[in-house]
Amino acid sequence: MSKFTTGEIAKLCGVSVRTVQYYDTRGILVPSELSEGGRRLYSEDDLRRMKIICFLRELDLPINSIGELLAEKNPERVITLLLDGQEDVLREEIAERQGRLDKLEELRRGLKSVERFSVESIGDIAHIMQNKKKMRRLRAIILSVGIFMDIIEVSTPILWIAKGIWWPFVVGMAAVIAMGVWVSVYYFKNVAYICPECHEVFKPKFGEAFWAAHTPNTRRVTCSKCGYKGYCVETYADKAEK
Amino acid sequence: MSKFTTGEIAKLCGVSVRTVQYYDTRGILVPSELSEGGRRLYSEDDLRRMKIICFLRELDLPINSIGELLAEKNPERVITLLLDGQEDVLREEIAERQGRLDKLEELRRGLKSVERFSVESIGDIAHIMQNKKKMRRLRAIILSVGIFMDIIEVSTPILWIAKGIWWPFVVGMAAVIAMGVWVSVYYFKNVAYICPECHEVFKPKFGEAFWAAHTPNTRRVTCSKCGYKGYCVETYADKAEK
DNA sequence: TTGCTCCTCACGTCACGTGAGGTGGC
DNA sequence: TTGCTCCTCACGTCACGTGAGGTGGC
Repeated sequence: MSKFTTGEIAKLCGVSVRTVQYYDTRGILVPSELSEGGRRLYSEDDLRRMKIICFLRELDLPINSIGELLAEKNPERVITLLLDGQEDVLREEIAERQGRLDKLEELRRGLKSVERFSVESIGDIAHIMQNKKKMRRLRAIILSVGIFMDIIEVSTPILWIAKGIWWPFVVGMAAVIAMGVWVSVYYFKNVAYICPECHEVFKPKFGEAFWAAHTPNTRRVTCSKCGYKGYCVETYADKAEK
Repeated sequence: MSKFTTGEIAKLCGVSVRTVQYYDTRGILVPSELSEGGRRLYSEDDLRRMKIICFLRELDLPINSIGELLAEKNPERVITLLLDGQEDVLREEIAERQGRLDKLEELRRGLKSVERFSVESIGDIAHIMQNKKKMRRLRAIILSVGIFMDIIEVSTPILWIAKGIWWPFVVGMAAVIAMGVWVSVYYFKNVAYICPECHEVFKPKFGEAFWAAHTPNTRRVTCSKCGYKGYCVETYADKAEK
């Protein structure tokens, strides 16, 4: 019956001496014998046990779980549960990291489109990213209402010209104007702009915003904090900013 | 200029009060003011800074790196490097976890094929998995030699019968016998068997193994440790076991 | 005055790594 | 005797979480 020292066990299992000692103190792998000088002596059974432990550690199972499994009377059920749980954990960890990668890429794209960079630009991009979904929903609402308005604007004149029925046109136009006002107010109530100078997230006056020049994602407005006037990126207004 | 307490900053950034306090002690976000009673008071600039910190933490960047970035004179270059580095880290972590998932699945398949389970079965499966590549390589060598032997065995008799040239057959047969012996010795020198009773990885006598009944992955041999005789799973012999 | 919030220790997490200072064993 | 290995503290890692025991501020 050959005996192994701490260092031999470590080498045979591809771990550090410290790890072997640590498993002893944690009660995961206690050497079956001690030399007179107090040195750990491991049997071949110990080595086999250590190899199992190291293999399960490669799956990133916690040592406590491994210890409990090896002490278990019915290890078959336990290992099934353990593996099921660990699979979930690993899938979750991968999903988390994939999410971070996606965020990282989005930040990178955002940084590329910034003209004068400062650390505050990161905050601006973060704000835009975090409100992207809400912004998309808002724009979808606006677009739907717009399409509905267009239908009224086109169909009622046709009805008047083709059939001579004039009153749907009158009612329709009144409705279109009301809807136009409502949708504009609703829109500017829910959006805010990021000042490229002082990085404040601000809401301009309705009047200014409504008539201002704009692109799909920016609008030429005046920052309420620093007074800067120019194209500001549009974003969704957080609760705190409303 | 409104001021925020620790709890307000925490709520606005979706973290715990403890985290806000921790960032102070670590010098990542030091409040711009303290009340007379010693309470932390944060400015709107502090809040903006905290939001940047939290956003970058969502990418799992270490707080020290975030702190250095925010103190940097040239943050644009630094963030590019940071993001590049973090992308590598995340990809590596995903690859690690994917590797663990693959291993986990292989272990699961191994466990299904075990008839009488015990914890030692895990060690057996681990051994087989870890030597699978070497085993495959060994079998590929054996197969190549076998095919070469077959070619000689088929072609030289044809040559003899069709053309009347007999000596290649004689030379070939001698070579085939030599190769057969060599390949068998080589094979059994490099494989070992796992005893399903005592889980010892052992090497049977050449004579027994050579004539023993076998399936693609098992062979009916006698365990050199416990004397069990029966079908044992074949695996590659580690250096230590040779 | 009563809750609520905040304060500072101080320890715990997880699986070891890294010295320090000393000793066993060939 | 000389290296080499091993031993036991004891602290460090990383970003907080979790009490304990006390206090500020409305």
